[in-house]
Amino acid sequence: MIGYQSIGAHTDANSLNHRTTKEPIIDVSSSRRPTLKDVARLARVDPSLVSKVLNKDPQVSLSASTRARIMAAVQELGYRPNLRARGLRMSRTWTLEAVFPDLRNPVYVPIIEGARRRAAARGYGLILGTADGQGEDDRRRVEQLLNDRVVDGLLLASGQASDSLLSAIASESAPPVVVVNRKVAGVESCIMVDDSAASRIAADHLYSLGHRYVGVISGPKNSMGDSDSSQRRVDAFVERMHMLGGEVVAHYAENWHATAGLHSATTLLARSPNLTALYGTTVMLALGILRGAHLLDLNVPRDLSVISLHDTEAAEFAQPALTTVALPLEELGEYGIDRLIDKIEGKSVGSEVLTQEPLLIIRESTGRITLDR
Amino acid sequence: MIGYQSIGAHTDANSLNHRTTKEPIIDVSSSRRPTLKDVARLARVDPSLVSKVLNKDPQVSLSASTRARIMAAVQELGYRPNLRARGLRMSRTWTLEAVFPDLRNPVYVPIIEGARRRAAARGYGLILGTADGQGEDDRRRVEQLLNDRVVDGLLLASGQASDSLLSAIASESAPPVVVVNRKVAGVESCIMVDDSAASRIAADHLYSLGHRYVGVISGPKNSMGDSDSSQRRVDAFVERMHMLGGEVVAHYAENWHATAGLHSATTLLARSPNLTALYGTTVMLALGILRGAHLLDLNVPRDLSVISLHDTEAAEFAQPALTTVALPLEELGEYGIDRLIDKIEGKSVGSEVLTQEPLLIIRESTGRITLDR
DNA sequence: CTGAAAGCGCTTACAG
DNA sequence: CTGAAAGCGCTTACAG
Repeated sequence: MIGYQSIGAHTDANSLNHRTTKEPIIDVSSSRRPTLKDVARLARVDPSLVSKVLNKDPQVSLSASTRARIMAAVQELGYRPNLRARGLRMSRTWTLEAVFPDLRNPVYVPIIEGARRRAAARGYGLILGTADGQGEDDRRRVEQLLNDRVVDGLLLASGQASDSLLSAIASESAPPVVVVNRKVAGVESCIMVDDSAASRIAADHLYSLGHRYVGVISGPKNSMGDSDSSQRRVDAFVERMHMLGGEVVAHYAENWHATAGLHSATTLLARSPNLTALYGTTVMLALGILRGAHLLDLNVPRDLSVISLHDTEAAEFAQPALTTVALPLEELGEYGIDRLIDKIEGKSVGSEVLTQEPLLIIRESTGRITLDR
Repeated sequence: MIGYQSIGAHTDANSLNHRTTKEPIIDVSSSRRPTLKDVARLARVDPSLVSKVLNKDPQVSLSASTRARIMAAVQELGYRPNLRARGLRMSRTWTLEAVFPDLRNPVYVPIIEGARRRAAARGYGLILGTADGQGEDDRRRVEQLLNDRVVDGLLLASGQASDSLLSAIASESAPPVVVVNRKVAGVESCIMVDDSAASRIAADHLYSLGHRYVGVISGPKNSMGDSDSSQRRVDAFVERMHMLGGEVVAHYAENWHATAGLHSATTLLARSPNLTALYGTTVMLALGILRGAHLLDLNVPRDLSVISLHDTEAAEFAQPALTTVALPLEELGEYGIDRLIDKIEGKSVGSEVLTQEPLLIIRESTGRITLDR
């Protein structure tokens, strides 16, 4: 027994109903959802015809009256296709998986947020994956992805994906994968953001404030042979600084967290006490640097300027507020999803870097070099 | 043509293979995954028998040799069930959806992380939803949830869910829902964390440091009639402070972000300059309070103590480091998922609050009241 | 206890 | 161009 409600009687709708008829008709009896067959029966056509019409099959051409009957039946029953059944038939799930190393790193939040929004807009759900670097976990995830085909594609933003994950992803039997914010050898579709340009902007800013002897603290270098974003950020910064005639000492922290930034800053400053500015290649690192400076009794920016890559609310409300170079992270997530869907639909997608200009946001943590140092 | 690899020859495995045989056998030809039928054919039994054995049907009892043949065939082909097909048959998707207002609020991150981990451990995927409060969006999401049944259940942690979402969720035809971190009228399963106890601990801490005239800044009060967490936190704090003999002025910010905390702090402090301590009922609010104090040239904690509810890395690396009361947020996510799955499996689940003790983490932002104020 | 059949709700070759 | 049939890969009543 299928519950439905006529939508024909417009005239007395307002007088009789408390809610407007714009409300979707929900089968409160909840006994059974209408299926294609129900629609077909009501419209007195074959189920396959309904399917074709609904999917806008270009081959099909039917009389206006039949089409109207079908559409009316769809409306009347409140029919919506069962995605599970369609998925079984078409080998699609309309769900994507985002694999991220650590949500606690605020940098991933805008990427995910952009990805989620775009996925939803295009009719896909986004499942949260995590590559915690646990060998067993990764292994199981890969098996599942390859074999169960429970998702249509993978958006990978892992900073430290395990070997098994990576190799599985690069294999030909793997589902469509787009990597964001990293270049992985063997993966044809890597979407990046221009962190080299951002690093150059950071260098320029520092140099323009008079800094000539500066440090850069970045995350761990990647052991694999891929062109690594941590390295890339450092290289671009160093190169530009050298070009300008400045000197720079680089330090790779053991991870991307604030504590690592703190330790890196204190050891770097102990070794090279004349540094007048520090560039942290991500926000949490920079927050750690700020704290390191505080511990060393260095006033920021008077004694030490600090600049960060990536902009988040935490950077804005740091004390002092962090000067940052913002990169289009939400856009990265959105674009990554677009390309992933392209790939799922059979288009070939290469690697690219988002051309959007990095944005220098000057706040309180950088200042003109003072003479007494 | 199904690619497989014998797992029988253990003896020469090490001499001949570069990789150990522990590696999963992945069908590189990618032509077709093995199905139940394939397994059945290889084991010379009926597909339904394989299904029953794999699903541990208690009714079935077969000879050890048949069982062994089946298991060997499963192993050999690397068979894994197609979840889509099983889902169609069983009306289950093994995916859950988490609906959160804003990932940029760091408080949600541990909840989501806990939820994701637990869901994965129990064989469910977790889709990221968002209730942005856009009426149309919510409406469409609800329709989809109700009708497409594309997820098995909903974990809702929305601070400001729209009416349509809420009412749809409370309706009987809705999918199983568990609300976390909030009590919603009409929803039977709300899992909360003891923020009243936490607020009392904050009050005790402040009082023990000598503070007698303090403020509390919380998020917006909920317009609906449910027992509201913002209000609840304030009430418990006020009540305890009064009980101790202190005085408190409460302020509700327009949202839960740092900027709102900043504005609230400055207006509150302008109205009541003699306040010696401020309690922010979430981290971003507290960060904003810190900045407000700075702008007013108030030294924290000398001139003003600040304490926050919830503990995150951003709190730890604030300047000064925030004293916080930590609540078991990851556990909330995990527990919420467990209860949601219970509900999906037909058990009835009521509302409860996690009994785990809130943890006072004393850092730099609170101090003994100084005499010169 | 076991095997064969039906069916979940779709889509898409295929024959008319 | 349209309708009827087959089939995606499972599970589960049902008959033997």
